[in-house]
Amino acid sequence: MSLKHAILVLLDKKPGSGYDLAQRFGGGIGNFWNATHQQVYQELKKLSADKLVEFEVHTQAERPDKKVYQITSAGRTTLKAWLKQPIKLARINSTLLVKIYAAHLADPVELDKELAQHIANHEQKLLEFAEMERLYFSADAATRRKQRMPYLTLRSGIRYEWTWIEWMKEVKQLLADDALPEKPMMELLAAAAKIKP
Amino acid sequence: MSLKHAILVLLDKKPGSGYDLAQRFGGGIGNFWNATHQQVYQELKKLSADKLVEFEVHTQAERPDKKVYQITSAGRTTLKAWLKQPIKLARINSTLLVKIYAAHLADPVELDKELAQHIANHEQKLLEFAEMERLYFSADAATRRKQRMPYLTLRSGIRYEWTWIEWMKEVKQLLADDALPEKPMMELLAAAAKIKP
DNA sequence: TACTAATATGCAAACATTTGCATAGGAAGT
DNA sequence: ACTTCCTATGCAAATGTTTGCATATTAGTA
Repeated sequence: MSLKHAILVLLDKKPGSGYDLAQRFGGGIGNFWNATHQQVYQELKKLSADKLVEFEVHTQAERPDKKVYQITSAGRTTLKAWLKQPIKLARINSTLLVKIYAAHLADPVELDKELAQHIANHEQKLLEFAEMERLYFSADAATRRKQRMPYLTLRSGIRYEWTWIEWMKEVKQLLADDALPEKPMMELLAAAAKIKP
Repeated sequence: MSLKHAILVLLDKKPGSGYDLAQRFGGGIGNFWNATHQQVYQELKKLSADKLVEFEVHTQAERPDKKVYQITSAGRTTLKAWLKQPIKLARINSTLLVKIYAAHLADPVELDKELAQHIANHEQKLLEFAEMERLYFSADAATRRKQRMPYLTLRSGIRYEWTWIEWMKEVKQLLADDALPEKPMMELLAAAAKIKP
């Protein structure tokens, strides 16, 4: 039920049309909250009915008219109230893990191919994140300070992709070798953590 | 659309009632695929109508009657066909990241408390996973081999919780100190990876 | 004695998401 | 000339998920 709040967050940062918001869900915030354009339009209608956002129609000569939405003060109040409430645990639904769980029923060659594809996809994503991070660090101190919360979410994305890739590579290798992991994951992670600081 | 397949996977491993399946979604597979009992019952009805599962009513003297479901050969065919198809990327929806993204609107003290709570929850989860891993490694080689795919999903869970906890601790610390990260995440991870092998 | 938890199933309504379609003009490539 | 992409919005239907309620028995606890 937080599509509503994600939209309010975006509109709080900057007003925009449904189309604009849909674009923004395709990048940046889209890395941790996804929404399609239909969802956005439907939600904007509801938010508008609840007076949490309002819009003005901008007539454009060379483009279709657009409705530029902005958050209302009631919307900002709702948003702040939401931020106060503790969130309930997200439910995790990972199709890939279900597949791995049932891998004994699958064709090993095809599974290997699929893992390779996933690894490639996530490496691509990681590369994009790395570039975004490079950009962040090349900005001046004031910009970095202003952008720090979005940057922290980027760090989460980088960690996530990195971990996920490591795991998929491990699984791919173990399946190819028909081997079992030698050491407990907890030991490996604890050892790595000791070296780091 | 994989609740269907998750149920088929579970029934392929072992027949059971709706209630049994709901319990199994509460642990084990529940760490990467969640389903409530209502979802399970509704889906079993559909699967039954499609002849992908079948059931027998087991009358019990001291407990309510139960319908024990098992996968049919059509169900197994469907499941195998599903395993062959590449999966589409999961959409990520993380309420916590939306909150962090919008943290400038939140009360710092409350946000800190919420982060602390989340860290505690995930540390608890990690502890449970560590115990499950300990159990896996204390089993004999034959059992370990048989359980290897579920164990690989457990490794994913351990990595996931570990990474998530690290990130939340980092954010909590940075917010408390009103500081910015010093080094790019990519550098830190690359450095850690070089030491490890 | 009353409440609470566990076993066991399910309906109905509300809510959210996905898919397919529909419109319409301008820009840019083939 | 034709197709495709981008901007811009939206309806309708199907599908999927969540919430609230409802039932029934047994066992254990306060």
